Amino acid sequence: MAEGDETEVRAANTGTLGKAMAVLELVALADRPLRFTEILARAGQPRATLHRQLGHLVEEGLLELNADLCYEPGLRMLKLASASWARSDLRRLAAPHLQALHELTGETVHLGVLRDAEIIYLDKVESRQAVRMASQVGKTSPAHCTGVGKAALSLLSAERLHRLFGGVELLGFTPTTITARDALEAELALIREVGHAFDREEHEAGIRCVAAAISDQQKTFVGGISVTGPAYRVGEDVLQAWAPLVRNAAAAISEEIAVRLGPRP
Amino acid sequence: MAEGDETEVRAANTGTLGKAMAVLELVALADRPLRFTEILARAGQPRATLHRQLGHLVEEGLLELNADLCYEPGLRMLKLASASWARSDLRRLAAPHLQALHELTGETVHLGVLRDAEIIYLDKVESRQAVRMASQVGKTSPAHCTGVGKAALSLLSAERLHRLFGGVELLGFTPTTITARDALEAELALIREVGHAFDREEHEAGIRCVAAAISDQQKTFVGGISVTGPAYRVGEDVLQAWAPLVRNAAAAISEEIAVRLGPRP
DNA sequence: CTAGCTTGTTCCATTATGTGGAACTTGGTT
DNA sequence: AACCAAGTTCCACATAATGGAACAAGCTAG
Repeated sequence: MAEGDETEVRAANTGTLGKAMAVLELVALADRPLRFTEILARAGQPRATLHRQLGHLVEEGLLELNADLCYEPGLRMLKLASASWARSDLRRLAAPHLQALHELTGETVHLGVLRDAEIIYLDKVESRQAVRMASQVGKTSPAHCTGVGKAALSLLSAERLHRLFGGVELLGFTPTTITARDALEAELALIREVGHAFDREEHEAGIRCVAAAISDQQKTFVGGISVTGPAYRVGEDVLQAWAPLVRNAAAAISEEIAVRLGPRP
Repeated sequence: MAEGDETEVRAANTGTLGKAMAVLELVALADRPLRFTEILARAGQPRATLHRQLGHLVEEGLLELNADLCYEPGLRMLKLASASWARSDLRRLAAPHLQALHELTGETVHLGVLRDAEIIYLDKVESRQAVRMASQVGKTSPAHCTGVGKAALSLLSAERLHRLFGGVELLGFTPTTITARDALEAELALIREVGHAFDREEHEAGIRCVAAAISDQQKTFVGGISVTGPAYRVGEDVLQAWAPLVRNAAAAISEEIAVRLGPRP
């Protein structure tokens, strides 16, 4: 019934699983443990239904219900995520290139892939720091204001871009964030031309980076790598100097992907 | 119908979600991308059913179906797990203690928690190494042959222990792995008495460690920390010398947990 | 201490959803 | 062309999710 909007219906047809995942995500991405009622308010689901869903999620180890009756992320997710991360082909294949890039530049190097309008960081190499190490792996950032993100977006078709950013607004994070649709398109065209993307404090103040896209020949997969550093250390000249290094590394990785996918005979 | 065994039925009553998670885990913990038929063989589920489940998992971003029709872990899990890891209270609270322990010993320090009969590593601090950093976070190891695992087990009631290891065999990994039930119980009693656990190459040859348990006063939660090093560098004397350091750190963390949970007034 | 609230939990008739045997494609092999 | 294996779709059927409503448990106020 009601086939309705053919217009890119975002709501997936994943039945029970989809609803459970929505609840899981709600809790996992919250910034603190949530009470039943808080979840109820945000989940838009009848009490009894939500109650059972939460019960199932807890029983599966995806959530935990602590002594204060607050729901928290469970450990099962960590296990699953870790296992899949460990065998990510892209990550393994890119690792030496990241390392090399780090040694050349001395700054932090990231590997990220595009998922919807977000970049998910898969790996990073950084100098010994006080900052916790894995802190960035699995983290997501908006694509339109990060180096890796813009590099990845630059390879998408106009149509796919339109789908991603169709109705939504481009959030601004700093004074330099690109928030106008047409400005972003111009930026992407430029990036496509020169082969690398800059992030000049567009996501976080005081942080600059150079990035280049990774893709297989059909541009089915899109991700990218970047070198990031604090603005006081990374001036415009430095960004420009690093650009070719990043481009080369990205190209090398893209090539290896192509080889792995096999030269169809 | 058939309420059957009341005897600790492991099969959860999580309906559709449980089945989906079983399939997800099957794929995520495999050591390579799997074809539909391979999954079919291992999942013990009718074709059509499995096909729809996989479809849903893919649509939800929990799995990905690559060009060779192989199913691989998706990125959604990584995102969720990363977000929850970042805000894990235990991890944040323990971090400075891990760091301190690392500085005292110069070796790798782990934080892990018990889940069923497994230890899941939540964090680690290690020297700068060639080995990739996050490689261990989220990883699981059997509890009966790791330092953290045995320390955690030592705090469980006999009844809970029995439930965990009831029917299953204790897998052996090296010549020194404890595989006899009664030997394990004796070891746990000893650990309970002295307050720390050793792993003398019981899980991996050439790797030794000292661990101590972390728990809240009701022993509801159980985890542990450990210092690990290669056998050639870590002799029996070193293990003994580190034991008090590890015990103290674990005690300090346990205390902080107790404080956080609040001195109920 | 009771009345009145809010928050969490359980019940159960209703029906939407997932189930799975079987039939149907698709692509490769002899 | 005939065959086989791998993947995909169909649809009558029954299981499993749904959600309104009643129930318990904790608080706070009168």
